[in-house]
Amino acid sequence: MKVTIKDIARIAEVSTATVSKVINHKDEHISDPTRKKILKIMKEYNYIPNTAARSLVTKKTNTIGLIIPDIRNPFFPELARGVEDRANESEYNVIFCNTDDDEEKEEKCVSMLIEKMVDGIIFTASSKRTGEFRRFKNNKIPIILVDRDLDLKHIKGRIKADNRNGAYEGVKHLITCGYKDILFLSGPYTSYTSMERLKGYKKAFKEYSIKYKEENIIEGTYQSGWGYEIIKKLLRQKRKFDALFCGNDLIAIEAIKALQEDGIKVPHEVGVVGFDDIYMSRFIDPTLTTIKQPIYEMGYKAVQMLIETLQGKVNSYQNILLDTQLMIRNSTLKK
Amino acid sequence: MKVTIKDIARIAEVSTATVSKVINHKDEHISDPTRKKILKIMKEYNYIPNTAARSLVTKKTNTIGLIIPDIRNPFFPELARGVEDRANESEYNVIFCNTDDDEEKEEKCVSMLIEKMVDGIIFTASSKRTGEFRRFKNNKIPIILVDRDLDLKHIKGRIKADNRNGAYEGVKHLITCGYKDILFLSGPYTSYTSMERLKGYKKAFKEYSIKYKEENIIEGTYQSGWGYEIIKKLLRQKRKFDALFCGNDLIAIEAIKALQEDGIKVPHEVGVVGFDDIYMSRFIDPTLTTIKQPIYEMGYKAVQMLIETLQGKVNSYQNILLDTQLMIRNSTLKK
DNA sequence: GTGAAAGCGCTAACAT
DNA sequence: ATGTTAGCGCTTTCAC
Repeated sequence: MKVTIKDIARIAEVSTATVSKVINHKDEHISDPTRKKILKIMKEYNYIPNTAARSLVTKKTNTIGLIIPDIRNPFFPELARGVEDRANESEYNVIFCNTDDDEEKEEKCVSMLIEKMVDGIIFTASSKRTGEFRRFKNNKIPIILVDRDLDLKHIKGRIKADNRNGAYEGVKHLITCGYKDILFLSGPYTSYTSMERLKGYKKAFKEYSIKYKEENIIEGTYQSGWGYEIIKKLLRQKRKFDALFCGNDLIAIEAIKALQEDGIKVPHEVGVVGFDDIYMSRFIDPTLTTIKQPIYEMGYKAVQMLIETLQGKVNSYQNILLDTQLMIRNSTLKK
Repeated sequence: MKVTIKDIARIAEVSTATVSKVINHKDEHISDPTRKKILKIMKEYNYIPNTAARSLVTKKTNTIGLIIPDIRNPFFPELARGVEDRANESEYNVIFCNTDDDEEKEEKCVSMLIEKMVDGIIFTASSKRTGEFRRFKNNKIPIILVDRDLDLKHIKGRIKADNRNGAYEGVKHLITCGYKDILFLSGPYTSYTSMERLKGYKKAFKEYSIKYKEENIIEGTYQSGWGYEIIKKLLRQKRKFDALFCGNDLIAIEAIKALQEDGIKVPHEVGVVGFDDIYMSRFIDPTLTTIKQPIYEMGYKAVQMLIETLQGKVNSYQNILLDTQLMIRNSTLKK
């Protein structure tokens, strides 16, 4: 049998109100002996409050939702861990959902999270999404947007890395190394980060008064496999290039693989720069020059913002832009 | 304002009981017009049932807990995705917790999940854990154990890969390739999987009537960094070896890195076999020979088992052992 | 086919 | 310093 607050009250010979007060640490007006007695009995009977009952009255669940495209994409475990850690610090739990960047699944996730009455949502919105969620009509669950940009009434904050400047630094590095024909193996154009990185790419060229070629900008996907495929295709087409600036590390790593299979030497014949700095980028051969994003921090700070919003500490909308960092390793070479 | 079942009932001019019946598809005895009317109004007013209220009476939350050591370990995203996908198919949500294989954090996770009244738990137990959870006394939340072994009253099923046979195949492969001094870079001895893999290692030697050397079995951790460190140390000690059987791919990848930094050629001078077959194992150089585990499937099937248990479909305890597969790539070579 | 009403376990306003 | 009590929004039994 589950032991309830009533049981504890009966055994301690007090009212449920008193027990409730000590459970919730609203016990300034409870005498020391009473408090201790109740605490002792709670421990003895291994009492665990029923959150459903509590939520029903408080309208809080101490649960937050995390919506991401796919936990298998190496970017997201790091983010998720940041989210979890900060959430736990404030006794929040996290429910997570994968959307595969699919609007329908997103809609479903959001529905589920609303039903579960999460207190807030950390959201890496689909690249393609435009407009509001149907289900968001009647409520005001706060959302913190991570790594994406989007307009929704519920959004109480945004946090992302400085993708534009990161890309700028990366491409500048390639240019100063002496690489000439620098392809941009971009993620999908529908993605906010892709577009920012594209701006950075163009900015670098502009700064060095070089005309970039439209055909050197190639739209792809962040799905695994694309980086490999596109290089194979380019090679078949005998496309000329001596450097790759990649939409993320996965693309870069796959591209290097494809290059090496054709006997093309990285970084001597082709220089490669990635984006993200996933753990593995240090272990491939050659080690990957890349733009490091503070991923864990993004998750951590996103929850921080959310919790502050929830506590009403922050009324002001926040928009945090985190710095990236160029990690020069062995997939690029000063010529 | 949130719309409740009462509102719907009032607007539809029926009782809440009737509305409840159609919400829960227990509407065999509801007339078609009434049902349609209610459905229409629910949609129109964008009604979302309050799960807390529902859970309070049904004692079900349609939420399961997932306890893992660290989502950043490349094994777990794959597992988590399998869990999520199967859970969603049956309209379950998943709350996840990272324990870092720390017993105290595990205890805390379990507490949180019990408070949240999860219907069941998918659990990758700490390597070190022995004995019951304090908080488990008064309840009977079913647990499915994944990738580990452990005795707890609540465990309603187990699912794991055949670690022993996998290791056996891996080491056999090294032996038949002609490698002689095969080190086992093991995970922690407290870990069930480590011990199973050790058994496989020994079995392979036995089969070829070779005496394995105790000093060739080296205990380490699954934490990132160890594989690199241990090789550096071994090299400093001038230890002689020509092959590594590694506790997981991470160890293998780091070890290869360390080897290559010292100019040692893989697979020519040292052959390396990993365990897991993480995505990256195909992209390092040389590509990694490894033992593939059906990780996604483990997660998926674990939830399958859990849900069947929850539905009372299965009374019998289940213990599933999944096959591993030797993936021969370029980190080993027939001599 | 439909409804009335009890109650799930808890909190919070108000008494005492 | 402690207790009384009215719900929170829903399901479920039983009656009609």
